[in-house]
Amino acid sequence: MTKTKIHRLGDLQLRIMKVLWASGEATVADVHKGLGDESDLAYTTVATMLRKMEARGLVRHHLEERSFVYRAAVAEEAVSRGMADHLLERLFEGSLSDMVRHLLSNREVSRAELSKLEKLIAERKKGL
Amino acid sequence: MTKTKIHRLGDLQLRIMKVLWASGEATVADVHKGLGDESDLAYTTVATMLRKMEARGLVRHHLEERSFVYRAAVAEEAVSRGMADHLLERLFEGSLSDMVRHLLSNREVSRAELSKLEKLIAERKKGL
DNA sequence: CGGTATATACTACCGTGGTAGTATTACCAC
DNA sequence: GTGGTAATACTACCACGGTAGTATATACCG
Repeated sequence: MTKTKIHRLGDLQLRIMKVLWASGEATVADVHKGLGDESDLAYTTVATMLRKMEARGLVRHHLEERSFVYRAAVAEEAVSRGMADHLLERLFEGSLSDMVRHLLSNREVSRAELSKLEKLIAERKKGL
Repeated sequence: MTKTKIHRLGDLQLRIMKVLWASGEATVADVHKGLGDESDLAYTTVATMLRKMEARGLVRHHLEERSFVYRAAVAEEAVSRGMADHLLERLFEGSLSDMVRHLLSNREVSRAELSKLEKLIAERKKGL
């Protein structure tokens, strides 16, 4: 069931999922609006994508007054984990520090952000 | 146009790139061997993939005694960055701490790994 | 009733990753 | 030369993300 191969979501699919995660439930029109003005996709494009995503088990829908109301069928957590883990394995052979090293290098990171990271790690270390 | 869109490499493509990065140069046969026994792909599959990758600007080749010798045309660094950054933006809206939080949660991380992370961050903080 | 707006269904098309068979070429050993 | 072997070239297919047009059903308005 959760064999949905949670990683490997296209960019549009992920953006749609984000709308659904934020809304709980949304009609095609809602999702279309929710995607913002940047990429003004055709309404039918969103509808088609949602249908394809449902076939893949990413979303579900039920009828409500002539309209399909969609909702996510996979948790944001699961997707985030799946995608991040996949990358971690694929690219850094599972070495978290390698990955973070990469993310830190050549990037501007605010002091606040670094402090948050420190705290995360300290906390984690305490638990050991 | 070096606009090669460095992120979004398929799994096989990435595995091939890794072989090339490790070898410096490699013939199709070398790559084929280098991919390991797990996935025993046909020789021609590897050759085809390499040709496609060359068309995309990921690798280059030159002739050497009847054989194509391939080498990476993009640096490992660039690809790692591209892919990691892409995920970071797409999934965590650029928040590094969110991403690390996700990577840390529900994963076993060794004390050594945590220490490495601590050190990375401390060092980075010093530079500010 | 007739027209407009709204919704979904169906179909189609492109790009590209992945996979591999078949054809062709060229070299090597007898 | 003949046959085997190794290499690349060409072609083909499937899956799927992304994109959207067209068709069809229905509801709502006057």
